[in-house]
Amino acid sequence: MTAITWQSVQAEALRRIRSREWPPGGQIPHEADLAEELGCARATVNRALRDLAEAGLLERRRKAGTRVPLNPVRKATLDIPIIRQDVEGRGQAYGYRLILRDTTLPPPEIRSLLKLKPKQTLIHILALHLAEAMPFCLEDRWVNPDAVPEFADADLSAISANEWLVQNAAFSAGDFAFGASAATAEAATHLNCPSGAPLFTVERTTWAAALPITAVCLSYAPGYKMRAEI
Amino acid sequence: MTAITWQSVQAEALRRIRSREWPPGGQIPHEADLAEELGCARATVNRALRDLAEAGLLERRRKAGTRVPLNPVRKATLDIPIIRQDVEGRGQAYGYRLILRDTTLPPPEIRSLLKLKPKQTLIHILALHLAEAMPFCLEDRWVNPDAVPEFADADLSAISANEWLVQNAAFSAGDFAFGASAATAEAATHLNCPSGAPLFTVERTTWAAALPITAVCLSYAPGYKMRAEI
DNA sequence: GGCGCTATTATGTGCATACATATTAATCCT
DNA sequence: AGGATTAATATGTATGCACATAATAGCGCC
Repeated sequence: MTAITWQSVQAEALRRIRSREWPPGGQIPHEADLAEELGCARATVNRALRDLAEAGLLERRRKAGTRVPLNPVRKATLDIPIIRQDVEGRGQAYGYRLILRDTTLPPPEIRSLLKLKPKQTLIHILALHLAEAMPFCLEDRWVNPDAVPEFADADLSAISANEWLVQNAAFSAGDFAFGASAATAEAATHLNCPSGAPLFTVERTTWAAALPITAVCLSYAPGYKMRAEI
Repeated sequence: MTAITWQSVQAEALRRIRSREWPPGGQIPHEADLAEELGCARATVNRALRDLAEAGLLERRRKAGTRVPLNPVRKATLDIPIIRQDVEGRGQAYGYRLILRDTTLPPPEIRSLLKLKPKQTLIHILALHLAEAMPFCLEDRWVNPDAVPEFADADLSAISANEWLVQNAAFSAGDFAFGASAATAEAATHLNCPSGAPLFTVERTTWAAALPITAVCLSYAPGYKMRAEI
């Protein structure tokens, strides 16, 4: 007899969902019944079904029970490593070049993105990440010195702003927007690609509670793909 | 006295990570100690820390204990709705137009992506998704009729292949690649944008166990952004 | 009939305990 | 020493129980 684990219960539940034994839109037996049927404790069933619900494969509501959603909104998990690790994870040599470091008034779109007061100045960083000495990603970053005062003294020739902030700035929340944009003349120069080339871009803002820490736009060299699994 | 929940334990752990009370690279007290200190059961601490480890904020290993990673690989969760829900979730009217439906030999890159035998034919779908009657996303899809025989009879004028497959095909795994590409002449026609415009693209393959179900490339109209939170 | 209260019910969570498992540290043997 | 065996230990998981909480369904009242 093989032992019953929450994973085996989950696998069985998955099988029933996929085989349509539990049809889309339909209610499934409740935890206590399943526990009895499968010969395990309700907590074990709970763990299995809770995980499936988190992945979007089941919908659970108190009293209403558990059902298979008609249109499952699947959840994919994205790993967000620092760029150096992204490059090294591809088996390539990482390089890094600081292009610009300045303290100025940000453009209006950055100001509104970070919900800043009109005259707040930010530190502006432009840096190029390299893979095997080839341009990999252009980092255009604005950092709020009020949120991370030590950043002003950081030595960004040795370590990228990306890495410094991950290691030194405590943050609580952030959001991402992935998109495509045409390479500006400046970006094309740095990324060594034609002006107007389609670039995969990641825009990211980071917050410590209500305090904006940083807004960054990463433009990846043509051909870059970001991968995720379901 | 406020009750202790696994969420409150998790919040306290997060606070200690962020305040560097538990410094990066450092070991944290083990579960039993934390449970005693916080006045709860070890299972409660376990639940709290396990969730943090899943989010990439802690590293746990049996016997070795739990530590705060030096370079946390944060995990972001992406919702992958069907395209109709994506459009409707933006408060826009959804529309859909089937452009092409054919059964042919796939190009070599699709064949190798899906690990097909040389002479295997696939169903080829080209469809346009609309938001407020404007082009939203171009869907270029190849479906393996061996994996979903009923697909051949599906009425794709009423429901998109995207939606039909989500509702009717059991699948177990899949992967995504996000990137940017220049609009081909044909894509530009359908998406009503200049040829060569930068398009955000999602490539996706789907599998039922070892059987390939479908490979799809979604090209979104210029300006589209996919959002995620951390 | 329609509104609001209440009882019921399925999931959510906490706890104490026991044992499993992975991994390290210690020890023993050669 | 050095390699293999063994003990120790932190996390992982199963269980039975209790109670919390949300949401529905049913009832009574007007």
